[in-house]
Amino acid sequence: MPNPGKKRNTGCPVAFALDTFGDRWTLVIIRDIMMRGKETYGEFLESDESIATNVLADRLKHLEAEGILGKSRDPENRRRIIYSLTDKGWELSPMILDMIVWSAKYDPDTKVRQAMLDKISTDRDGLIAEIRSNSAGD
Amino acid sequence: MPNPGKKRNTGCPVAFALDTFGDRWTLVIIRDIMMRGKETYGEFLESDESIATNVLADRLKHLEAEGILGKSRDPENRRRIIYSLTDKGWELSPMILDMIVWSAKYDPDTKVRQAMLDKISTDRDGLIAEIRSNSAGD
DNA sequence: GAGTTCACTTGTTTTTAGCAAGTATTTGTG
DNA sequence: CACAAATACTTGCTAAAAACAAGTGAACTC
Repeated sequence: MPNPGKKRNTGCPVAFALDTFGDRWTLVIIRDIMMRGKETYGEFLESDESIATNVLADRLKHLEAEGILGKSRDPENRRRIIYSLTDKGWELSPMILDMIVWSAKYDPDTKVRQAMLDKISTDRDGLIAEIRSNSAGD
Repeated sequence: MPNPGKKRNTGCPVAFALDTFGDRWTLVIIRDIMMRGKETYGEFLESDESIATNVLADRLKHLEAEGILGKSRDPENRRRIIYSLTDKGWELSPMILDMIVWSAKYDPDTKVRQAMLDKISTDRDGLIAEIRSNSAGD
């Protein structure tokens, strides 16, 4: 949720999705958790894309409010806060796989490997399950 | 297209996609052409979401520069400019279908009909072909 | 040739992003 | 137990983008 308080509420699913994660940063955070196993504020800050700290804080707050992320304290180190995806968040993975396919095709500098593209086209559902289970033992 | 000149170029497909259409409006325009058969500036302006005219002009320019939209003059009315999707643009349809599924599930006010969801889950590829061919006779 | 349609521009205000620095809480160390 | 470090933020400022209101110019209609 970028655009706080500016939900368009037209009933259109595209507009609804954009009101929820249609900005430059929200899906980068979701990618970090979903595909890279990140879970803390500090790890999100370290990403190549260099998100600003206040923007990160804002997006985490909104994602939590939308029920896409959950927040909990690490019991073994109580300053650490662990962010994780909810079901609603994990269910964005099919869309993200499609984005990967599209970008891999059109970004001349893509780092997506052919093996990933093969996996997406031959066993999409298996891959979706796999992505999720990689994080199941958190 | 949003964030002009601010391409992150990390090779990450998620970031690449967001640099191309990661904002509040770009996919609304693409939806209008793809799903609603719109093709002119005036038609885009009329959408329920009320995009501002300067923002619309900016997004159309960027989408054209990215090779996602093409532009041509209507020969039967030379003030009319017809916007249409390129292959690169049509190839966003799988991703948009996933967005529809996700939003239909989580938007309490969704207008997505069950028939659409059924079609997406039973004949996704057929639907993708259909969406595109609906516009083939432009 | 006067009015209308259509695709934009331009100017201003409001909102958001980006940047640099600071604060609060928990933990680890001498 | 004092002090430094780690961790997750917040705050204040500037710059960029979106939103709003109005205007321009070319093509068509009568």
